[in-house]
Amino acid sequence: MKQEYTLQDIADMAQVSRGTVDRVIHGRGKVSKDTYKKIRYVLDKISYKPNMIARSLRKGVLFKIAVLMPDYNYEIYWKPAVKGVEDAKNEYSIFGIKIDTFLFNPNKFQSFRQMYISILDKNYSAVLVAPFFFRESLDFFKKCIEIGLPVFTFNAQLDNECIVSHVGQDLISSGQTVASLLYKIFGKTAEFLIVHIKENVENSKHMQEKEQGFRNFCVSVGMPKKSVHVQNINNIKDLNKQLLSYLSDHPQIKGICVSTSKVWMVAETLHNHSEKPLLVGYDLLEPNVKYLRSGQIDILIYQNPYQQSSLSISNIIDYLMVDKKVQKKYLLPIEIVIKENLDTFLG
Amino acid sequence: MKQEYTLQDIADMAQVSRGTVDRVIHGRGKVSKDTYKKIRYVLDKISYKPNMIARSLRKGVLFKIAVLMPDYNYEIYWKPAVKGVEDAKNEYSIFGIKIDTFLFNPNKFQSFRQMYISILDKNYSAVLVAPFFFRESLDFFKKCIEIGLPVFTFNAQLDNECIVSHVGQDLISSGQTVASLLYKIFGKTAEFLIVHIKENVENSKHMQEKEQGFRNFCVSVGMPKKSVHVQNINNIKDLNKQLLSYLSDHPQIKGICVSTSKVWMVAETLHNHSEKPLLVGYDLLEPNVKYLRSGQIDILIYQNPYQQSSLSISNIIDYLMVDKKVQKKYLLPIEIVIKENLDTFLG
DNA sequence: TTGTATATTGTGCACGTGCACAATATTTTT
DNA sequence: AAAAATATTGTGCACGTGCACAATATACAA
Repeated sequence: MKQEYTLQDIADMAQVSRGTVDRVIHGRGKVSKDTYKKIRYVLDKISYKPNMIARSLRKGVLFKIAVLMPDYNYEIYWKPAVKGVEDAKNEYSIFGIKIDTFLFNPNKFQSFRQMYISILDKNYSAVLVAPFFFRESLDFFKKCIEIGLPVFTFNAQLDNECIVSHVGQDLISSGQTVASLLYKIFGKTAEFLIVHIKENVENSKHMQEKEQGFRNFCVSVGMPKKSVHVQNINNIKDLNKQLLSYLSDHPQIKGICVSTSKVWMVAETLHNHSEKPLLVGYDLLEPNVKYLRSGQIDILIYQNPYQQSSLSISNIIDYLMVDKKVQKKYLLPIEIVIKENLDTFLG
Repeated sequence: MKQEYTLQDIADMAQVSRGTVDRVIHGRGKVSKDTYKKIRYVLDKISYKPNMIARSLRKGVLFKIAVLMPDYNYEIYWKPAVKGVEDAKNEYSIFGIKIDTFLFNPNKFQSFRQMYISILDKNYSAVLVAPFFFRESLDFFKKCIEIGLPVFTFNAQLDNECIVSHVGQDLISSGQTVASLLYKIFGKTAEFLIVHIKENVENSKHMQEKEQGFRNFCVSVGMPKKSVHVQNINNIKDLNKQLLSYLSDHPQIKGICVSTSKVWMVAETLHNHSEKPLLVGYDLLEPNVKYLRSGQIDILIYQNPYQQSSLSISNIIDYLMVDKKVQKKYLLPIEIVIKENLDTFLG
């Protein structure tokens, strides 16, 4: 039914030669106005799709993709995301798609800057970024627009015209989900505590959104405002003292939600606490998994970093290969992990 | 670092011609013992990997994959699984991989048989099956072994030597997960009801495993055996009467787990039931989603059929293209879906 | 007009493979 | 031993593309 046209077919239709068609397609000039119009006409009419197999055979490497994300040696959270990229790299290398990974130090914005500069002049076909540093990412995007490099982001969201597609998390819904679970368990008369453990400024927006989602839910079911307590831990050394004293002052607190993956620290703090409140947190880090198994942590919320990165790569390839319309935004499932379904997430 | 060898390279090393190497690789005979050994030696030493790009360009179609699964017009559950295959088809068609879908009527085993017979003589490189019919699937597998057709399964599990890899669900864990959630909410003194709605025999094994998981959990936390009630609905017409009378006889029941996607029927039954027990069921069918939104259903357990089928296809391609070792068994995450995270699963 | 510079268009080759067919070596038959 | 039959090996082409280079057409100067 659907025939695939070749360059020769088009050349025949436009009554020119293969080479001229090629020049029009790749816009390397040296074509008269008349023939250009003739060829464009045919091209538009049949909506020519180049044979990527042949192109790949000829060129050796079809596309080069750069991935810029934090080094998991500094922040273990990123390990699965890196794995996702590695797997994609192996999967697609046989099709002539090359993926280069640039891992920056998430504690040094200079490291990020240094990496993105070295990406800019290597003429990649697309770049995937985890825009960890706000300001520096915007600088990077500006440069990308200049050289026409399409940008894809994942994990953290950052609106910008040059971003073709974003794969990320719905933080507000995740806050709502946690609240809903606690509500199901304890009912509307209970009181809850949100703990924010701050280490770097970049995360604070994440925390705020999660808290907002949590509060939204509580309001929606008619809980009084004061039933949601908040504790900010600005220095990890204070965690023990601050948290324990707050809990002994407010023994009515039934559930604790830690807004980051540092929930294992709270689990340790509560280790031999009598009448431990129910503990909910984020991400499947090793210590979190350990405490979920042992019952010190009750629920973890997970938005698969592996899936985030590998879906991003798939999107990029769809975008580059087929002219498939990719969505501007993909939100990954909010996974509720308890002891009993934990293993099905660890693969 | 790692050079890729071509047929010509190998021919040079073995001091023969390109064509002879080709004959050895594809085993089309007509090669003397001596030269065969020479070429095999070189081949083994360098672990030759054919250039799939070139092969695809030459052959047009690289691999043909057959997919055999239920028709979603009879059973809406299968719609996302079919979608997963369709998406994979589009994704990989540009690489010369052809996927044919065979949808059988899940109410007629003859339909299944008819389909698999027509698959057998079309020399596919691999086949993906949802082994819905137990006996017939085994017959099919026997035939596949005869003609050396590698079999991949998903959704339902069925052990057989010819199955290269299986993508599926962990039903026991899913039962445990449901029990654990109810336990978290109601504590160990509560009583629960498991409802099995039977329509065809094939599903009963699924139900049993879920029930077993549920019971396992209850035992493990020291709940008395009698706190888990079971009702078998053999005829949907009896559902209303049977369920309502059971509930009025046992008002102490706090939670209901329906072991299949028919949970929406129970939701309808309980529509204006005073003091409705908490309702848990399976799968994101449209009516289930509707009732989850409206609060008639509280929790749904989901094992993404879309992911099941698309992961299966990925595995097949890894197996055929790269000689990557695929795992014998992949278990998909058990997703806990409530109103608040529902949208993140519907994409 | 002829020659020269430049703008435009056409052609050949390589990428690595699979397969048909040609070429050569070996065995069998007369 | 020569011819015929068969077994084994070598070669050429096509797949569709991108690019270098050859070929042709057009404009301009002498």
